[in-house]
Amino acid sequence: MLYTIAEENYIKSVYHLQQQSALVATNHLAEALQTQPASVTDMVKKLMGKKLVHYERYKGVRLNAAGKKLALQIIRKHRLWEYFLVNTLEFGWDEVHEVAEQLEHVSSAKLIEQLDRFLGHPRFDPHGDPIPDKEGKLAFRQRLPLLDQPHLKWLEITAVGDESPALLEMLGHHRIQLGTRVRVLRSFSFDGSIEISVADQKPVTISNQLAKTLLVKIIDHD
Amino acid sequence: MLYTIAEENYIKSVYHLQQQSALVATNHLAEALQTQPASVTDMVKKLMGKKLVHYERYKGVRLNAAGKKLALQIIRKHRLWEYFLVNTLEFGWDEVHEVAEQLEHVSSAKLIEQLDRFLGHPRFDPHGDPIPDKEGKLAFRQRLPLLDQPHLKWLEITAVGDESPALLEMLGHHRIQLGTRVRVLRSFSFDGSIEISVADQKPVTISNQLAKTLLVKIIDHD
DNA sequence: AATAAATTTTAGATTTGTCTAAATTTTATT
DNA sequence: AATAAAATTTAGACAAATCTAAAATTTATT
Ligand SMILES: [Mn+2]
Ligand SMILES: [Mn+2]
Ligand SMILES: [Mn+2]
Ligand SMILES: [Mn+2]
Repeated sequence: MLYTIAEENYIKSVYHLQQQSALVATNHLAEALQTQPASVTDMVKKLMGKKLVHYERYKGVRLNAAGKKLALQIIRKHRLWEYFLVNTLEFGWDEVHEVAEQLEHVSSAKLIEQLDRFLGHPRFDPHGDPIPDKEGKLAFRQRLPLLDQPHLKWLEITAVGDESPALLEMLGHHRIQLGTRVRVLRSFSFDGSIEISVADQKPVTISNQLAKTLLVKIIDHD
Repeated sequence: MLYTIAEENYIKSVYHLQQQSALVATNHLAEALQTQPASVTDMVKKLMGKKLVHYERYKGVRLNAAGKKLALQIIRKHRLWEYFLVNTLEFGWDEVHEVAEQLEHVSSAKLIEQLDRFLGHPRFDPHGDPIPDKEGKLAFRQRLPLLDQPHLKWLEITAVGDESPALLEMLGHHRIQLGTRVRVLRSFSFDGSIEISVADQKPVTISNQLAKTLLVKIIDHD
């Protein structure tokens, strides 16, 4: 079965909004898709007709198994293309999302499998988000806000909660990338900022806002 | 200015049909686009409204300068993607056209420039068709039917007039690729077949049909 | 030149995805 | 429990791209 770009975008949005609340509200979908609630109601009925979602009037919508599978296929394509754009075509991570929004709708099983192979079966995209494998399986990795981490423990940046050029500039300034190791040294109650050391260099202070946006995993050993 | 996929496909079709006759007939466009003449008339009027074509009722349509520029941009994308699919993702040349039909509509100047750079600015696609450069310029190369060539002259396969799996299989059998050097040894009047030698190996006979489909350039030296 | 055939255009309808405005249902507040 | 507010759905409209059938125009044939 082939789906339109609009249908695919709805399915993807439902998937993402479901992570926060099991039943997705019409208004939330409308907000996420930059469209009107009335349009959402129409489309959701069509998706129910195509057996991709469960839906009850006035209650909300959620993906069924088929919808979840489709969502993961689209997300797989989106994130593989993002990885390609950054790692092969030398895009900045703040430049890839819009292009991937288009590329994710190109329909060719062989294209995506060969792309995956060419890229070496990457498991995380440039923002640290997991790339579903062919079967839709997502690799797990901790993504804890740097802000809340205990002092002195070694941590590794695993993802960013935002893809803006402004964040990319900030991280460039601090020489932080995905994979960079950091430790929290102190927390300041005045403004919520924290002092960290980046890869054993001299300590720097980063804002509360930045510390909330950076996600880390805890490194056990050492 | 952004154009819809339908508009882009019409512009591309007009461009290709113009190579044969300066004024493109409604029925020819309808045939090429697998649609009805009435639909063509509607769209052509829209394209005239967007100042991409000249059009006179009952006469026919042709691209103006803006239309030609747009057509070459789309063809550039199509052929760069075909090159990518064959050379980077290891597609067969008979598998790329449909996928390129989708990829050519992805809109991102940076994407196509970086792709071009990554591929090393190729000047011909996997079928031997020239890839327009950023300014729309096409590299020239002879593409003469192998069938009509004088005996014993060294020739190089520059393009194929057909992209079918059947042709690809046939060429694989004869170890012929783009760039392969051949000479015509004899022509048989009975069925129009010709005897050729491929890269100095022992002579083989190929059908009239195949000899018409292979396009060559004449190698001056030797 | 008259007529037939082919081509092209127009008129009116359909599908997809969207919109606004009004009606309905649910949720929150008095 | 009644009422107000918020959320959602329905009704009716619209633009894009297509279609079929009928009308108009051009081209070919007698
Ligand atoms: Mn993205
Ligand atoms: Mn991403
Ligand atoms: Mn092609
Ligand atoms: Mn080609």
